[in-house]
Amino acid sequence: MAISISITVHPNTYLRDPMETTLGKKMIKHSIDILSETGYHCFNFRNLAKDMQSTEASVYRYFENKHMLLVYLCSWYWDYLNYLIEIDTRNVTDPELRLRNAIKTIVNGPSAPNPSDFIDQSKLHAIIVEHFFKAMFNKTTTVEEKENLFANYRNLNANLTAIVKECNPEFKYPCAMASTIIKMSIDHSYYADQICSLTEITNCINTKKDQIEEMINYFVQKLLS
Amino acid sequence: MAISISITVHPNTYLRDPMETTLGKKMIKHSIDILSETGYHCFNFRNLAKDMQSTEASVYRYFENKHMLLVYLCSWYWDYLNYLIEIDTRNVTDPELRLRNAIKTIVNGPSAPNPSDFIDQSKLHAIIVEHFFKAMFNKTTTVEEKENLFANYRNLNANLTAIVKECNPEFKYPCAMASTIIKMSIDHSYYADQICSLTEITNCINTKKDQIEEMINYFVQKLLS
DNA sequence: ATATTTATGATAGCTTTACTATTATAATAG
DNA sequence: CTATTATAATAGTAAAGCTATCATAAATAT
Repeated sequence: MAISISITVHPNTYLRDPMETTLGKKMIKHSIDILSETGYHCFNFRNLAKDMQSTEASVYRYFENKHMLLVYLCSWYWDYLNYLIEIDTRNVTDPELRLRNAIKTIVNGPSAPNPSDFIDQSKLHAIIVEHFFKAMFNKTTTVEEKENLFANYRNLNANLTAIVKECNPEFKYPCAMASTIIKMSIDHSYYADQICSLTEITNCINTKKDQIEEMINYFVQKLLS
Repeated sequence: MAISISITVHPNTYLRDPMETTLGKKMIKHSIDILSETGYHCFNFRNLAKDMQSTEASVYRYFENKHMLLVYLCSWYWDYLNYLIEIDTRNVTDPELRLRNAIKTIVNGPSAPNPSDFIDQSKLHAIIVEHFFKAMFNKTTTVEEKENLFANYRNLNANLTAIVKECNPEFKYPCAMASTIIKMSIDHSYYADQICSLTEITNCINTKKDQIEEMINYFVQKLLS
């Protein structure tokens, strides 16, 4: 029996909820494939429609444009990650262990059984590393709109902040620390692959994530002691 | 008498060096104006040409495309910042003070007398905050190409890494720390304006930079002690 | 001083992307 | 069985990104 968990994405990201139809799910699957292979720049709704054997007009009924589709994917990812962290920390009383577990999940990403089998988690993680912060730094109509579109990320950050506070209530910048932890996990993964002179992490496919996890724990331990 | 300092930008960023001609300088000035006002998305060579009363073809003789022009601007900025840091730390023997001074300059950006009076430093700084890391996370042809295009940033990072090492030779990740310091200065400036729930920094125009400086020093002191 | 090179302006045009509109057909709900 | 809704098929517009050509002005070489 499959356990159904529900990932919630803010409705402002889509025009029609892709998870409610087979065409929508197909759209998500193919978007992840194309984005992780060709990157954001080469990805467009014409390609996507062709690839999934549908039409451009149909895609436009689900998402306003490709930026919003990317925001949707990211939002889905962060909510799922948030759910995984909740599981990993639920019955752990020691706050420091809770934080370690959370960091492990943030760095390694989803590796556990998949709630939506049509979503390739490792491809999605690669998309997040390469594109999430670009998406977040994009101009939106208003600041409130940004708060909506990135609500799931903010939520993850808030939960991590709470754990940091438990570890050390005296620490002055728990919120900044939480966002820095998440950011380091993304940035250094990218640096190791692309601009290795910005990090001590080496581009070794087998150990990269372990290295990053170890590094972040090293930082955290110094900061919170 | 004006003291001439030379800012060096990697030739791969441009087709013709804009600083060598009056038209090129005009191009840079107007690019900074448009980019800081309308953002990257609305900026294109047609607008730029119109704005500076030249032609699209002329702009294309200097830069391959608008992405490269942005990379050029960023590269110029980092080299200038590097130069400012060198001045700020030159005759300072205490490594901890050297680091504090460097952080001050990184956070506050260029405020000293201007080497190129046609460049509006505060506008350029705003462009860096909003667009630099998006530019860096863009796909390039090869990894080597990325090393070239972002050489000035890497260089700044290397210099900051050296100072960190002086402060504490035992610290395991001086390079990661340097890149994190620079990144925090950018990110939290943006968060304060746009997604305030990700930082303790408040969006107060008068104190924002001071707050960020104080925060980074707080982190650094804990990490290096 | 004249010839030659080089930079820019003026203009045109092509290709791709982003997005919208219209109609027809298939699926579903009442 | 009718009404509604989702999708497919097709067409088309506007803008962005980029290239090409030629004329002219300025700088440089001979």
